[in-house]
Parts: sequence; C-alpha cells; structure tokens
Amino acid sequence: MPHPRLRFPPSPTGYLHIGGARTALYNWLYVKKTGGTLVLRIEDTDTDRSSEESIAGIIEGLEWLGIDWDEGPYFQTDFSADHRRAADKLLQEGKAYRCFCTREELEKKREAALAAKQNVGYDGTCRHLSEDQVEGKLEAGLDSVLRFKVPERQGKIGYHDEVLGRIESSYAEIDDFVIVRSNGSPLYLLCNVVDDIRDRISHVVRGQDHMTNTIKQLLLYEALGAPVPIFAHMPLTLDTKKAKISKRSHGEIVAVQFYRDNGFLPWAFNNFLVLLGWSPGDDREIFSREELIEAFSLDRINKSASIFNYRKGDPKFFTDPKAIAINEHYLRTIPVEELAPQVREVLIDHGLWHDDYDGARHRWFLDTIELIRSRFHVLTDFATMGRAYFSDEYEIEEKPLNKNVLKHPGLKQWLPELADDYEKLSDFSVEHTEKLARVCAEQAGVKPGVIINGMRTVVTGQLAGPSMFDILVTIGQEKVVSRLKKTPQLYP
RNA sequence: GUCCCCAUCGUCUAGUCAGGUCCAGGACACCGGCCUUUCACGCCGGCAACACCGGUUCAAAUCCGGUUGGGGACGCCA
Repeated sequence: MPHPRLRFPPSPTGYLHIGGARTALYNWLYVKKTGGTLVLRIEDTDTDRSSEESIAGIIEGLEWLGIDWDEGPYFQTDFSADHRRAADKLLQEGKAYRCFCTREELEKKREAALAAKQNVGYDGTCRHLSEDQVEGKLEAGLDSVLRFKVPERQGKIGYHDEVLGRIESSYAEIDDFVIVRSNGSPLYLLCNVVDDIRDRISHVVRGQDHMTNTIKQLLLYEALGAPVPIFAHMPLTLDTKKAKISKRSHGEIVAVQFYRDNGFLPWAFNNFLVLLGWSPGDDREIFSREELIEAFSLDRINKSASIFNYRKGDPKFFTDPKAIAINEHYLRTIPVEELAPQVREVLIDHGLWHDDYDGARHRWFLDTIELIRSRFHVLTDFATMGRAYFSDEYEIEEKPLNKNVLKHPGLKQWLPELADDYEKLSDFSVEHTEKLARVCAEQAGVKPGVIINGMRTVVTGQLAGPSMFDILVTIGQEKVVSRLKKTPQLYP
C-alpha cells in the first residue's frame, strides 16, 4: 500500500456529532500515521435535508478539533454526471433494471411483511420484466427507479475487515437495492462507491452501521470493474440505554460544538474520543498528538460498542465523567503559556479581558492561571469560579456566605480592621499578610481559620480556592483592602 | 421476521489470535486515609467484572458448540 487515501464523507444534515467526529479522528490518525491523504467529501445528495449551515458547522467542528484534510471539501452533487454515467453503464450491461413498483406498493408490502413476521426485503417484482413490458410501462409514463440486479449465485460474498476479521453474507440474502431515484438522481450506495473509485480511496473506515452497505457495495465495485478498498468498521457509540446516539434524540450534548462552548480543550476532546473504541494495548490513556499518531492502528480498534456515559440531570457531571477528567488533566498540566490563549478567549467572551494581560500584566496573567487552574475542570471555569481574579464584580456564593461570614458576626469589625493593617503594609507579601491575619485572629480570640475563610469568601466569593495568602498577593493590596472594607455590607 | 456484528468492574478498557505467569491489570467514578487555613492537586488504600450452559484439555476470561442478552441493517436517507 504505497500511499493510503482515506476519506471522511459527512452528510450535511445537522451539526458534527461525536460519532462523526470520532470517525473523522480515526481516519485522520491513520492518514497521519501512514503519511496518507485525507479527503473531505460532503455527501449532499439528499437535497431535502442538506443545508449550508450544516456544512459550515461540520467544517467548523473539524477545524476546532484540529482535524485537517488534504483534499476537498468535494461536494458529491458536483459529480452527479459521474454517478449517472455509472448508473447508465450498469443498466446497459444488464447489471441493473428498471423497477416500476410505487412507493405505496412497496410500503404496503413492507408493512404486511412486518406484520406477518415475514422477511421485509424487496420481492423482485420488476426484476424479470421483459423488454416489451418495460417499454410499455415507459410509454405509459410510469415512474421508475433503477435497481441493482444482485447476481444469482450460490454461496457467499465477503471481505476481510481490519477490525472484525472475515465478514460474509449469502448472495441470496441481498435484496436488489435502488441505485437511482425516479427523479433520476443517484443514491448513496452508488454515489459513494463511484466517488471512492474516482478519489482512489484505499481504506474505508466507518461505523459498523454500514456493514450491510459494505456487502452491497462490494457488488457495485465488482460491477463497475474496480478493485475494492480495505474496510475497517468501527464500533458504534451508544447511550446509557444502549441506543445509538443521534442528533435527533440526544440534542446538543452529542454535538462537537457543545464541547467547544463548554470549555473543552480541543485536543483533550480528541483524546477522550479516541479512547471510545480504541486502546493502545498498554496502560496509557493520555497522549500528545505525536504519541497518539504513533500508537494508533486499525487492528487495535475494538469490536464491541462503547457507551457514551452521559447521565442526564447528573448534578456533578454535565457530560461523560471521563471526558471531563481528561479535559481537567490537560487543563491542569499543559504549559501555562499554551493554556493562556484559550483562557484569553474565554475571558474575552465574558467581558473580563484587559489588554494589559497581553502586555505589562502578562506575567501576572500567567501566574494567576497557574494559581487557580488546579481546581478547574473546563476553560469556562476561569470566567465563573475564577471571576474575582479578573473583575471586581463577582457574586458571593450563598454557602460560604452563610458558613464563613454570617455565622461569625465579629468579622464585620475584624476584617475591616485587618484591611486597615493591610493598607499600611509596605510589603504586601504572603509572609506579612499571613502574619497580620494570625495576629488579627489572636486579638479577636478566634481560630485563624475563621479569619482566613471569612476573608476567602469576601475576597473571592468562593468556598474554596488556593492558599489564601497567595490569593491576596495575586489580587493585590488595593483590591483586597477595598473588598475587605466592604464586609459589613454583606450582613443583613 | 431475516441477515450481520458483539459480549471482562457502574463507565472506558488490558488480557483472547499464539490456553498456564490472571482467585483478572489500568483509568474514570465512588468510598476511606494522609497532606491542609478551605477546596482541589498529589500520594496511599478500598469497593467492583470474565453473561450462562456444555465440550476440548493436566489446565479455559482465552479454543469449540449452544443458550441468553445487547446492538446494527433490512429507505426513491446518508
């Protein structure tokens, strides 16, 4: 295999969802590993359901993930001449035939078969129509579709799947499938094969939901006289009720965009996705881009479906806990310089950005991220839990307000007094602020924790956070003094 | 109904092809402990699985058969 050529062929009928993203990722990884080419092909032949926004959304999603492609985007509808030519050829060569069965008739038969618990496939009504009969119906102006004529052969057809091994199916089990609509437009099964042949696709990596398509497409490759590519069918991703995840039934939680909007690091999300159905064979779970490309292989893709562990209404985890765990791992461990631009974006979005964070206060900005990030899970936490570091307008959370402030009425005096002391401090350092806080506690006759935790609540609005005196120094003398002096306003 | 695929902790998974080193390893989640001004990080410890039945074998998570369960497909969608 000199130069692998793979493709990601989304249909633009909605946003990019995690199943599609994972398929794109696996294709991308294989291409990167083998030095191959990735083709992006938009399969927009379903004109009723395809939309421009959807195309934009899918491309945006791929770009956010960092999944780039080498060719395309191609649009399937731009190649309809190819598809029609292939269909004509099949008809001419007797490998396809006109079928005049109406949708109504077909639907009726289908329902009857289902009700009688009979096989539901096409019964071949039009397969043996004589030329005269076909002419007659055509002259009568009847609509017809083109069906592929599955060869009448004994035995089985099959292929080697890189994930699943040998897959086969009896010829007798395969129904004559429609390849061209009555309006003349060719359908997926055909278009997809014609395009893959033209694009010289060598490897088809797609979901297991395509397995029956693959069997039919094998026939198409043969009929069109083209070599078949290598196939690898990935396991599906199911929900906790073991239903296939879909845009329709799961909504935004399965949309890639949701993860971008909720503070995921793109690479962290890729890292989560790749583990849904693949593992390196050892205990590693966190991979850099280079490590993952190096470790990836098709034959280590799992055979069985994985579950996207999203529990609706879970108060603690807004999505799969493992996804969050991986994201927070990256959030807390990547070089702060790498994280800073992404925090910057979030702060801009929330109106918390100051330009001097790029200039005079850049060091401060980096140090602040370093100080607070170990408690955060997603980027947006910098704008919510971390708000008091970047703005004077922040909320005091109710729980710490009650527990750390209101419970100790004395703080009404102690904290402003401490603020006076802090104001006089010429060296506003961790050592000095701590010393004064402890003196303050001693004079008040309370444990240092009372002063410290009261101060934390007043200064940050939060129940928990980094070491208190690091916070003070980070937020700065002036702001700390001013915030502490306002303590009495918190009491009713 | 027919065909295809799959089956290890709650979840993601290692181990299955080349049977013994597995009374099954890791991660997440959960529970406990240490650390600590809080919370988190970190560290230490714990809970927790080979779907079932039969066969082959000295030996089965691993091989074979069956059962059950789950999923997918069966469209003039992709």
